[in-house]
Amino acid sequence: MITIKDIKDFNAAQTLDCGQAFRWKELSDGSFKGVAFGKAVTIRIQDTDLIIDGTDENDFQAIWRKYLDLDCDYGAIRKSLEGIHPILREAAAFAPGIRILNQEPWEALCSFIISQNNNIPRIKGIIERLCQSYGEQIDEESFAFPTAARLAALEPDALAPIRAGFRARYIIDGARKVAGGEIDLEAVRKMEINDARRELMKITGVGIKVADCTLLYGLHRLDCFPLDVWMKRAMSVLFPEMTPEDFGEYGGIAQQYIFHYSRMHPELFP
DNA sequence: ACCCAGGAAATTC
DNA sequence: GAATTTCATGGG
Repeated sequence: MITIKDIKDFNAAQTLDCGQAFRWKELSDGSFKGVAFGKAVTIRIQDTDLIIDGTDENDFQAIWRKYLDLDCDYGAIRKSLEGIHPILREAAAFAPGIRILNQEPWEALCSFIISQNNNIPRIKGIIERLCQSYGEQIDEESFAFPTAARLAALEPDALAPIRAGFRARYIIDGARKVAGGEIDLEAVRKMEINDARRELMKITGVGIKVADCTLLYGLHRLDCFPLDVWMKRAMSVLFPEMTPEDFGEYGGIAQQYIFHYSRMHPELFP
């Protein structure tokens, strides 16, 4: 168990259940259990401390510190975003404990392929079945996210029990292009944004939205501003005079504040 | 029976 | 080329 004293700008529910990651489950005591980088942990806030259960100092330094983006000053970023628009200030104040995770690139890519024309509970179910079937087992109930190489060896029809529907062939195409080296996600991380998008969109089933989600959530490109149905509604209703570019170098964080705020206030969108 | 869901490909105009 | 339809599945 690891304790990080006096944690700022972090809320487990807001960060782990705001639609950016699909593998965290809230337990009855309000903590969250999940898996990343092949390790299972439970995360909770106790008073002003962040507690990570099921880990040690080694893995905290190697995995969780980066995964939870703990070295980033979200208070300062939020302050800089607040001046952009009063509604953005309100959205950020609504969930100031959101952070953008550093998820595994392939997991983010694959997860957002699955997300298309789908709803969040069902996305979680498909991903869970995918992990149980093809991921490495970690403990009694936890499985790692399957590697691209493992999935690349399958035919789309083999995924039928996963019930991913028409997305099965997209998953396999992505797995093959990543595992085969045709797409190098660590190279994509460093590319100019439009080159990065074009590279990811070589995968059948990856358009601009899935590409932007991969860049933001998997490759930590904080200037990416994915436009899904919720964000398109939010832009037209709440920010009719603004474009994604207007939100600047931390637009991706702004996007997450706005996405979560909009989902929690559906009455704003008749 | 219908509609929608963190879209994108396939088809049609 | 831009607009529309289809894609697989499950819940409301």
